Amino acid sequence: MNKEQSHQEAVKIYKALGEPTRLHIVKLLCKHDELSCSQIEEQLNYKGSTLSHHLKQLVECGVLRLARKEGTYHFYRVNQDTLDRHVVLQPD
Amino acid sequence: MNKEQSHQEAVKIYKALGEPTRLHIVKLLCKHDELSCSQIEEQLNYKGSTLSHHLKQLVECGVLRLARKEGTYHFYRVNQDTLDRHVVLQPD
DNA sequence: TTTATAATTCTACATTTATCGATATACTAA
DNA sequence: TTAGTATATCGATAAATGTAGAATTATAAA
Repeated sequence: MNKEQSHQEAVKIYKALGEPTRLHIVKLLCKHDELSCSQIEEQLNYKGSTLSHHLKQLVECGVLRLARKEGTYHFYRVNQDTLDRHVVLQPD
Repeated sequence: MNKEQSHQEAVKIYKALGEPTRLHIVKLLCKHDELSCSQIEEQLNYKGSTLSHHLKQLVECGVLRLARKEGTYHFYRVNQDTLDRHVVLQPD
C-alpha cells in the first residue's frame, strides 16, 4: 500500500469516527463484545435504517466487522487492531 | 467536563482529521515544527483562502495552535498533547 | 404457507461543507 | 502615505451526507 492509499484509509477512519452517532456505536461496541443492530437501537435513539447506514460505513472502513449471524440477528464486533492503529479512544 | 462534552470534543477532532486536506496539513506540521499559511500553500495545491478555512477549524478543535506572528506571517504548530490524547498518526 | 421480526436497501430531503474568487484587514517597507 | 504582501473573512455554489419512512430481503415460528 502506497502513501496516498494509507492516507485515504486514515481519512476514512477519522471521517467515520467524526460523527456523533457512529462514535457512539463504536464506544458501545468497545464495551459489549458484540451487538446486533436492534440491540444498538435499544441503547441509542435512532431508527434501524439509520443505524444500518452507519454500521455499513463502519464496516467499510474496517473499524467494525460483521462477526456472526444467528437467525435474523447480525452481530457486529470492533476490529480492535484497526482501531489501535489509528485512534486512542477515551473511555466514557 | 462531562461525558457528552468530551464525546463532542472527540467528534470534532476526528471530523477535522477526516478530511484529506486537513490531514495533510497536520501531517506536514508534524514534520516541520512550525509553518505559515503561505508555506503550506507552497507544499499543498490549495488556495490560501481554503487553507485559512481549514487552519481555523484545526485550531478550533485544538489540534493546531497559532504559535507565533512575525510581521504578516502567522506560524502554526501542532498541539502534540491533544493529538496524542486522541489519535495515532501513521508516518508517511 | 402465512405471519412476524431483523436487517438492509431505496428514496427523498434538509443540512453541512469544501472550494475559491472577491473583499477586507494587518503589517512592513519605501 | 502609498504600495505590496500575508491572512482572514465573506459570499456563492456544487457536492456530500445524516436521517427516517417505505419497500425489500432473509430467517424463524406457527
